[in-house]
Amino acid sequence: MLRFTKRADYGLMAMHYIAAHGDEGAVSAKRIAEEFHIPGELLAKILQRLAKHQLITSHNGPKGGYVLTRRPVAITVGQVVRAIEGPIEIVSCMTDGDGCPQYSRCNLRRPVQKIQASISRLLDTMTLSELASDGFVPVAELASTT
Amino acid sequence: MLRFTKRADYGLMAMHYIAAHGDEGAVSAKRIAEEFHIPGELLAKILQRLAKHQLITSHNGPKGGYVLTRRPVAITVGQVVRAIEGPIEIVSCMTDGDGCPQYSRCNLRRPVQKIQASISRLLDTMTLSELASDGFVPVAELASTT
DNA sequence: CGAAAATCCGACTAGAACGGTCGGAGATGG
DNA sequence: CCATCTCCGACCGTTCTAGTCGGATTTTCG
Repeated sequence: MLRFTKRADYGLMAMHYIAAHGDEGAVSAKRIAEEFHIPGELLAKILQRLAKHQLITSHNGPKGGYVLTRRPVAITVGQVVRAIEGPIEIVSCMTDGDGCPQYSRCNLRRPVQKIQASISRLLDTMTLSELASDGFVPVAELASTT
Repeated sequence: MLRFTKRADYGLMAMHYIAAHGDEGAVSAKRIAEEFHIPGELLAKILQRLAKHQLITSHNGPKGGYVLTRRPVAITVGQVVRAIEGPIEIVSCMTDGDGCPQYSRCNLRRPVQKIQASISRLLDTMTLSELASDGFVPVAELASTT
């Protein structure tokens, strides 16, 4: 239905949190999980994927946790999403042309590819630091008049 | 995983086919299904949704079928997708703020909304006729805003 | 008139993906 | 040595998707 999974959500939240609190040392998965009320084990699995893709590094033991490998400016939303959810493909019949009986006649594959490329590029132009700064949400507007 | 469902695929294929063969009269679901080797019942259900959203009109009986309500230039990919899959929301916690425990602290909601708006706009700038011809996409302004 | 052709509509089933859980193994610092 | 914390694989319930089925209604044509 053209939507992110919760894994991607959690991953972005966690990355943003690590970016914001990274100067205090490694950030543990538990701390992030408690901060956002996310199941800890699930978050851990997500962080492991991010670590496997070298967006963060893990440190064992007490005082352990996760640290960004790069500066928030150098990490894009697209990288995080791809690390968690794999390559971005809005349709299934894009890579496996054999499994699609109408592969030869369907001439909407080309434009769909363009849409996909545009989305991919859009995600890659937004960095973690942008998430933090211009992505701020004024909570005041929510509780003010209502 | 940020992808279209097959319903959307089939719907777009069918719309494109109706647009291409609309001058010969109404196009039956069976004909489209045989053309693309799609299960007829499934396609029928998709076409019903499109008819309910007034993108096509249905005609019963023999010689019946579906006809576009507007010219292909006036029908966008976004309209078709939305008719089939509902509103485009790349994350779940966008509308129901109550179900999300981290609604107040999650400050990546704003940028996500921006991404979503960009995608939505992208889909709405591509019409059926563009699908048929080349599918070129004007996306220059996608990520540059603000 | 009656049969065939087509839409219409709802329910139903397998299968996959997603969200979440559990238990245990290593590593590290106090 | 022990508590803490990451790491890893397996597991389960729910939801969504894709596809199927059966029947009702409308329309054309013989």
